Amino acid sequence: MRLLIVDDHTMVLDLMSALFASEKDIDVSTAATYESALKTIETNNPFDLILLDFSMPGLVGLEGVSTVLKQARGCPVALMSGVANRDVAKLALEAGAVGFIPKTMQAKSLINAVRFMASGEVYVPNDFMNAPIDERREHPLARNLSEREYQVLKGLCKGLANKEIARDLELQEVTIKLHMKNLCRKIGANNRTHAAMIARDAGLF
Amino acid sequence: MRLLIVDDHTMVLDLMSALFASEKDIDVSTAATYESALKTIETNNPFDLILLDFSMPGLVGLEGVSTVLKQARGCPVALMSGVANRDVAKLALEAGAVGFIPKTMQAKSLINAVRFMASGEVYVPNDFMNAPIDERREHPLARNLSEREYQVLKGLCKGLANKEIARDLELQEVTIKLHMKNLCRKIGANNRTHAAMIARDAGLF
DNA sequence: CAAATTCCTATACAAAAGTATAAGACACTA
DNA sequence: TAGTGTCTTATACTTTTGTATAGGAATTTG
Repeated sequence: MRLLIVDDHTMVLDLMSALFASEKDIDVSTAATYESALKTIETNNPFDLILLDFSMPGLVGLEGVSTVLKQARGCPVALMSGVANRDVAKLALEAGAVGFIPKTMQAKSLINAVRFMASGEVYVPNDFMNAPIDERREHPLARNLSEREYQVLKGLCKGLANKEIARDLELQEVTIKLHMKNLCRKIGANNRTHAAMIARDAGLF
Repeated sequence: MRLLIVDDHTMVLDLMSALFASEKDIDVSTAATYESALKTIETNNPFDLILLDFSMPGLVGLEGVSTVLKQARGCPVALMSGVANRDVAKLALEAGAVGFIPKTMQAKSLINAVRFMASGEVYVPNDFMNAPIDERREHPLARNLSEREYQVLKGLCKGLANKEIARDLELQEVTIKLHMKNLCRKIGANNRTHAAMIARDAGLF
């Protein structure tokens, strides 16, 4: 079985290679950049599975994922990420990824997951996708926010204006302003942009 | 030598444990949360080195680092991060960290670095700190920005208002507005918050 | 030197964000 | 039932942000 791992973190690359080295039937290739990954796919096709890190320089978000999927020539591509949340995972799967590997997963499970995906199945960790809706609400930052404030913060982190958030939530703009002010106070932000950065730093969204 | 690795990514924890397992004289403990790390420090002291992941839920940025440093009871603490930049590394060192490990590092170098730090030295990868100042300017997003636009974007990503950025750069507020508008257009943002999120997503700042 | 760039500032206006106060609807609870 | 808290909206206002246009200064380039 031939596996290609793409990650800009050399350390992760090394460590994962080492992990799979003990699996006799798995042949691991690695690439640290998007370009070298594509080149490797060109020359060393076919792979049974490509493990792609979600956050690579030059690969911005989901657009990057689609690009790789298009250029993978039919190889199944699975996403890896240490930070991405459920929404991202869902979108990646909709875009055609065959799996999603959060880096919070155990190494042993990783091997199983890789075999699973290489055999043509779609893998998503159960506890990741099927956790209670409010999982993320357990985050220390989000805990004090009301449901609406959380939704507004979510919209804010997409870079939306108050008016747009209001449209999405079917509320009046003035209501968004109120929630915005309150949530800023609660998380200690001086303004909306500050709030967005604090939320992002904390790993929300 | 006793080593404690703290990272919310179980996979990283597993892989690194495996890496150090082949080093006979290194005894590795791990913790996946801030709380369990502190508990482990309480009961299993002393460690020769603590490797702390920079982005842990509940540990927001540098404040979290200082907290751990305070509670580490003299154990040297080194920071690990896949995303942090030079500024963060510098601040961490100033706060008392004994080293900084970017996850772009090779696994083999990691072992050396760990031994180095455990022996009382301060470790920072040369190519990380001493790279040319404009390293980050090579980023696809930042390449098209002028120097001033880059500085304004940097201020924005701290959550600063135009007036504050103007004070910091010793410019007029109106000038900041101009740069802000131009940089938003260049990176495809609809407004300042959107720009900040795009920059953050791209790994800038 | 002239042209092109980048940067800085000014004025002026439109739009959005932020603040404050008041009040009604709803659900939950002591 | 009265009280508490969240959510909602309204009105009114100030501040900040965003946009447009224009011009001067400095630097680089042909």
